[in-house]
Amino acid sequence: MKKVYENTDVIKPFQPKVHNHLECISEAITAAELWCEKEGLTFTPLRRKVLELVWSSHGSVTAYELLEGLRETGRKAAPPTVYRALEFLLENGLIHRIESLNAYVGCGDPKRRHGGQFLICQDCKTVAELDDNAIVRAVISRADSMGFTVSQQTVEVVGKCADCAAESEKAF
Amino acid sequence: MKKVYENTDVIKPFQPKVHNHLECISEAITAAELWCEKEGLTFTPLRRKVLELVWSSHGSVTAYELLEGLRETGRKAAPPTVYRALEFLLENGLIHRIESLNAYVGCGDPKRRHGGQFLICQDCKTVAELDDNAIVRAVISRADSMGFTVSQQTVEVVGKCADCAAESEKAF
DNA sequence: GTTTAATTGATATAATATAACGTTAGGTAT
DNA sequence: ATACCTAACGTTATATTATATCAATTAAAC
Repeated sequence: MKKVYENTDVIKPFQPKVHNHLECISEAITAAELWCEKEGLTFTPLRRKVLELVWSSHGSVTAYELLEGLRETGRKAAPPTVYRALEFLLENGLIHRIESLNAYVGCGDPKRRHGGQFLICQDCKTVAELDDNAIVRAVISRADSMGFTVSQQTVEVVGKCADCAAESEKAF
Repeated sequence: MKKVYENTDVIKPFQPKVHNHLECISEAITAAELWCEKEGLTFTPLRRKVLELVWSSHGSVTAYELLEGLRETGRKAAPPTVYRALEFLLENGLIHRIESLNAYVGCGDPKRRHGGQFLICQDCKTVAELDDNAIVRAVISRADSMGFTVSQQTVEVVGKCADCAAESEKAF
């Protein structure tokens, strides 16, 4: 998964519409393996499978879609199965939860700890991930001025990605 | 409800722990009445009651808490009753939805249209509302640089309000 | 006053999430 | 090796949040 933007705070950019997505998945899995090994975490087959399913697209995936995906592999699975795997992946920064969608996306960079901001394309549903200091600082700065101590930020932005905007243009 | 901060983009500040909350409620209801009258919207008894219940505290309130509140007034109510009222109030900018809590808060200023950013105190659960241009612009600016066209921002910040931070200090 | 549209009531069910307890498998102290 | 312990997963039940659908009622428009 090659970064399209130079600025390092774009953690997961929008991808070209056609790209070798298998590579995205295998990179994510490899990164997770390395991370878990380094941290002494057990990356079980279940957790691996759920992470693969989360990465099955660049969009977000709901818990019950994951559940369906697990069952299709022949595995016995109930809601707690998937929620426990999600909990592990969330705790260890391998995925993020999109609050406004009740859904999950793969993290573009598990090596760095970050909260993240998310750009969600309303057309293709793709989610890009940022770790933008300007945004984080704008929030903290205003909070500070009110005596509010920030411990966690949720920033989710809906709109249209460049490719889909171009598509819309063409339609005229 | 007196504004504690001069800056006009603090739409709903944190309140002193003791204040005349009945006044907050009646101000909100009056503002809603005026707004609906001006816009030609029907502010029915149901919608009024739900708005009152949303304003029963400065925290956020869930749909089913509202449902319970409605039933306590003797009214027949089912989930759609409350969700429809919420939909009306949301559409007309009288309340906001807090995505990360699946809950609702009264809007501090229905006269201005705005998305809003929310500061949520993890101790007292109070929610303050901002309309901070610096934050909005930081988001738009980064999105722009990626060719992303923003149509909606969700910014929800968890932390500790000044009063609760002071409380925590005292505990030592 | 009758027609029409908006609002609410009522029932059912979908979608998201967690609690509680049992089972299994792998590590480890003896 | 055996007994013990713990992390992970299975299983069942249920809580929480939200919507679809159709009927009844109320308010508005004509």
